[in-house]
Amino acid sequence: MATYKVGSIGEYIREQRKRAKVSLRQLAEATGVSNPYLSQIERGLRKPSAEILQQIAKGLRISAEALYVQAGILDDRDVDTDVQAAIRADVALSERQKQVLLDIYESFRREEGHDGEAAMPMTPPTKGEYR
Amino acid sequence: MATYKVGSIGEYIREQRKRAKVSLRQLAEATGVSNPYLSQIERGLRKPSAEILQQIAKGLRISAEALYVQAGILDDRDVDTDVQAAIRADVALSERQKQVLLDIYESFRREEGHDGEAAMPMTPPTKGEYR
DNA sequence: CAGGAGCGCTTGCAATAGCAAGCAGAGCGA
DNA sequence: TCGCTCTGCTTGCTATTGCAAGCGCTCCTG
Repeated sequence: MATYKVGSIGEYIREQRKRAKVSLRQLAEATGVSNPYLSQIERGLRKPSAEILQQIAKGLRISAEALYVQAGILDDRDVDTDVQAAIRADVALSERQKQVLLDIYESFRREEGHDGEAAMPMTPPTKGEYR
Repeated sequence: MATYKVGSIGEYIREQRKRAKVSLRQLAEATGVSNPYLSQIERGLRKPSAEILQQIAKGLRISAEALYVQAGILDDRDVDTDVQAAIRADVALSERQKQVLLDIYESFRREEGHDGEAAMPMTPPTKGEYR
């Protein structure tokens, strides 16, 4: 959590865009947001509205919520509880399945803070790579 | 859910305000948003940003997410807690962890299709109740 | 070499968000 | 009656968002 700095929405968007290997112009086309404006957003010169963020998320095929969190308009905690709440609310899952998923999710969260190496030997390098 | 008509954020805010029995000026004070602007929002003359919605939610002591849904910047389904979307949006999880959870979730959904009854006789009625 | 394609960025502008100052109406008390 | 308080709304303004037109750079091809 504390690893992420809310407010660097531009950096985050650029990062996701590079990860997706698309140019600004390609993203502009995919999102319907102008190329210069995307550039300005990435460089922190402009502060996009939620609607623009929504479009960008769609163009990058990522969750709009992740962008909202970065932009500070959605509380990180809300997103956190969403996974647990989502699992609990999913009527397609049996209670046992829910519990399994919740356990795994929670162990992932713990290993995030404590023992990344213990549970998943491959995870640390990937994690470091991600960040 | 279906009771709400996305787009009528102004009506919704007025409704909540009346429910809370506060005047526009009182809400303005509680929210830090100007009284005239609140009036304009309520009457649909202006389209408030997410930040303003956040402030209004705080002033009305309601969930910002509920306002986002009304304003159309957050998908109702997301709030309904779609598991896959929630997992993807969880910034505390690495991409690999997300993938693991998603894979497990999806396999659970598949086994649901096959042996749902066999594994958990209670599941079907609950589903029917939801829908 | 020139030209074209692709890249990200600059600039000026129109539209809109959000505000301060103030208006008009209703209700109440002296 | 008048004055005050409270209410919601009008209006004009500034700051900001998002865009269109275009620039400069790099790389590649004929």
